Amino acid sequence: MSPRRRDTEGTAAARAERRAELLATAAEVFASQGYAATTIRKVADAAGILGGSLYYHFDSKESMADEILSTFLDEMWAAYDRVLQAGLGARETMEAIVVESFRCIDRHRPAVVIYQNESKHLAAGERFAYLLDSHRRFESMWTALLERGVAEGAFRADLDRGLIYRFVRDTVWVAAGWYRTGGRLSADDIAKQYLAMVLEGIQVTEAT
Amino acid sequence: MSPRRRDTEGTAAARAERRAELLATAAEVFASQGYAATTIRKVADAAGILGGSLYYHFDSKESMADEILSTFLDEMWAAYDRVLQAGLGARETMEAIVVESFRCIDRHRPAVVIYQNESKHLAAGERFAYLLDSHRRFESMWTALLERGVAEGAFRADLDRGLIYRFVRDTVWVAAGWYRTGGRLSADDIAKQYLAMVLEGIQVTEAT
Amino acid sequence: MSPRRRDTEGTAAARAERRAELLATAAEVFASQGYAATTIRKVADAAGILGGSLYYHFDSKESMADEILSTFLDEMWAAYDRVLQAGLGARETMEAIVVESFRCIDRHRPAVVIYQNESKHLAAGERFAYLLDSHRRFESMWTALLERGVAEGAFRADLDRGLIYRFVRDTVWVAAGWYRTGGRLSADDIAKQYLAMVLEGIQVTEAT
Amino acid sequence: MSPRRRDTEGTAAARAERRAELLATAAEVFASQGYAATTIRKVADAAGILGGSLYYHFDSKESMADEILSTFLDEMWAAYDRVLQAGLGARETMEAIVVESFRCIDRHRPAVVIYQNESKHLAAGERFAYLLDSHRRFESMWTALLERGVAEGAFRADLDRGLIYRFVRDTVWVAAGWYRTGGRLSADDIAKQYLAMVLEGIQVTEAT
DNA sequence: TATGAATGAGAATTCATTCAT
DNA sequence: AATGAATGAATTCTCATTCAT
Repeated sequence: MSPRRRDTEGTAAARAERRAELLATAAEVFASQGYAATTIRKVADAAGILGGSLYYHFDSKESMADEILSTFLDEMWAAYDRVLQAGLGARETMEAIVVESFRCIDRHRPAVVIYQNESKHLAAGERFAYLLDSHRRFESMWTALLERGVAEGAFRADLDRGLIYRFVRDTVWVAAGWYRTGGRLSADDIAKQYLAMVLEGIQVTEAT
Repeated sequence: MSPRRRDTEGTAAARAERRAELLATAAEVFASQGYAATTIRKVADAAGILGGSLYYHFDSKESMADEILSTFLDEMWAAYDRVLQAGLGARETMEAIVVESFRCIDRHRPAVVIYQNESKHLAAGERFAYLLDSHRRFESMWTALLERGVAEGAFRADLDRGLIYRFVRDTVWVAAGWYRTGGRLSADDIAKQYLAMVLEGIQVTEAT
Repeated sequence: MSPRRRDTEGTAAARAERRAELLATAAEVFASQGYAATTIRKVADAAGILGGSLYYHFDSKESMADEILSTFLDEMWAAYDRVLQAGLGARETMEAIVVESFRCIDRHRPAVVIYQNESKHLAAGERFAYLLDSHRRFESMWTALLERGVAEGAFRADLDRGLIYRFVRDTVWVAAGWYRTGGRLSADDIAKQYLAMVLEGIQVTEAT
Repeated sequence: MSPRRRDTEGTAAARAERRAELLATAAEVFASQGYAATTIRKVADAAGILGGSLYYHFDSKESMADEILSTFLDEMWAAYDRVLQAGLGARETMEAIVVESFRCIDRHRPAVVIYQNESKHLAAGERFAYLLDSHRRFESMWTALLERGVAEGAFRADLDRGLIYRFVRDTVWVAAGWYRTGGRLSADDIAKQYLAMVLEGIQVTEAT
């Protein structure tokens, strides 16, 4: 609009980019050392600035964790919602959800690790209420999906539903603990094999 | 129950019992709040004494974690060793290991949670070197077991070995995160169903 | 009651005494340097302990100010209430109130100084809501008293009531700024002369 | 108002004007929140600019306080000096001084508040030595004036001189705490009533 | 055995100030 | 003139640990 538009945009964009950079660094450190055990100084060191300087960009250590987690969860649910609205069968839906989950791990590994390790403790604070919401939504999604899968004859009916839910849930996310981008297997490869294990089991069967 | 047989024995036993009590409390708190986020005061509060009083029983916060973890690991490896020395086939060995693992979770849930969440960070300290040892031993045990299973024709050969290892490893231990003694399913029930899932998968097959 | 009673009481009393000691020190420092400009270290130094040690006794710097001010205000209002319930005439009530005020300054000088200098800023915080309450109660008390005095023919009717209120109010309390216990004049002497000034003025009159 | 007559003059004048604007804002904030509790950012926010920008105009936070206070004191003493050199009687001099004081409060209320609340603390710094000078000069002026008033038979001799001094001094200046320009009473109205109170007292006398 | 008062190192956070743009 | 990103010292507060009782 005005001749300053480029400049203003550039400035706003630069600021957002810096924030994102710093958040990525912070997420890395939180994930590898643990949120509580990570000092602001460690994050700042990793970012190459001084501790106090972080407070120009963020209100607090907590708000960094907040932004890291909410960004990741927003993106994850957007992906899940696309899958859920696609009208697939239970089994295909499950496959797609697992694939999206591994892509999420691929793109947000540190955030996923933080979510795994710290969300239980963080959820105590009011500002992290959305973690509980997400958790509940996650549980309903999977419970409904597994129920539907049993009804459609895709999933076994002889196993405890709660157990399956936890099995599937944990099985996917703990991979964030060891996954590294650029490793031998791509996220989609891993998703495929995880699905094979979860669906077909690891034993030799005639069907295999 | 019985009156103290001799003063010295009674005193020594009483002391050991008090230690165990306090350790159980500490483990509970470490597990639920996270080791780094748990203050000595929280532990003391949970035990109904004052912070300083814990130092009559223990050298440091670290030594509590140490004792909690090493006690658990000792017992776990003792159980594993009994299984491994029984000369079973790969598949039966795996089943027995998983069963023992769930029994371990049953008896040492807080310790398992701590092990899961904190061992990576704690292992940095020299006194926790045994955590790395245990980890390595765990990895070789499973890798060898899975390898043997494939060789014996019990386990599928078409999946990435590393992936299966991680899958099985995580799958068992994360259960400590939600397991509660005295729940609807016993530890052995859960072990059985977990094995069914891991071995046979959750999809419907003709074999099922 | 129990044989330990003396001990327990002694301990509880000792603790209360230590708190009071530290609060007196803190009040001194807050009063002389200003609350915001006083660091916890300065208070601790004045008390001969380390900064962190203060937190064994108090939750925060704010809670020290809180306790200092509320203790003082409680005592002041207790004294005022005794006067107000004595059923005196307006003029005698005023004299008694002023006398009690100077006694309050005598016993709680630092608290009064803090009240004077900082209550406006502190009152913003929720925990200091009672400062506003006290302020309002103070204003109603004086306004009613002056009104009654005018009705009884004791006080002049030709002056702005709001102005008199502020005049009397400030006149009494600012004395905390320079008063020192054990000076040439006792609190009661000062009260007497202040009353003479406020009631009769400083100019020479035939009546004087 | 008029177009800038010359560039240099216009620029210099504009700069001076901006400084004055910013100082007025700063004084407002210092007065209402307290000097120590006021951050540079609060001042900048109130001025609609960023914190760092203030340093284009001023060397430091301290220099702002310095300029605010010295400007006010210079003007006050100029007014006082005019009165003192007019050769009036003690009583008339006092009346004129009080009137000038309220006019000062009217024009420099924030500065007066800052002077009241902070000069004791600020005076510690070398650059604020003039605060002490002013204070001493103030005390001699009043002491001499009251002494003269007693000698001239205008003021009562039965009251402690030090007390009267403090009474008059405080009585005038604390008004800055509640005075607002444009209120019901003008500065001169207030001065008149204050004088009536101080000189004649608030009780009903036959002379009144 | 446990208490209670303290220590002291280090945590998160604040803020006056600087400086390149 | 003003911005925005940083600096670095200081501040409040925390907490593992000690120790006399």
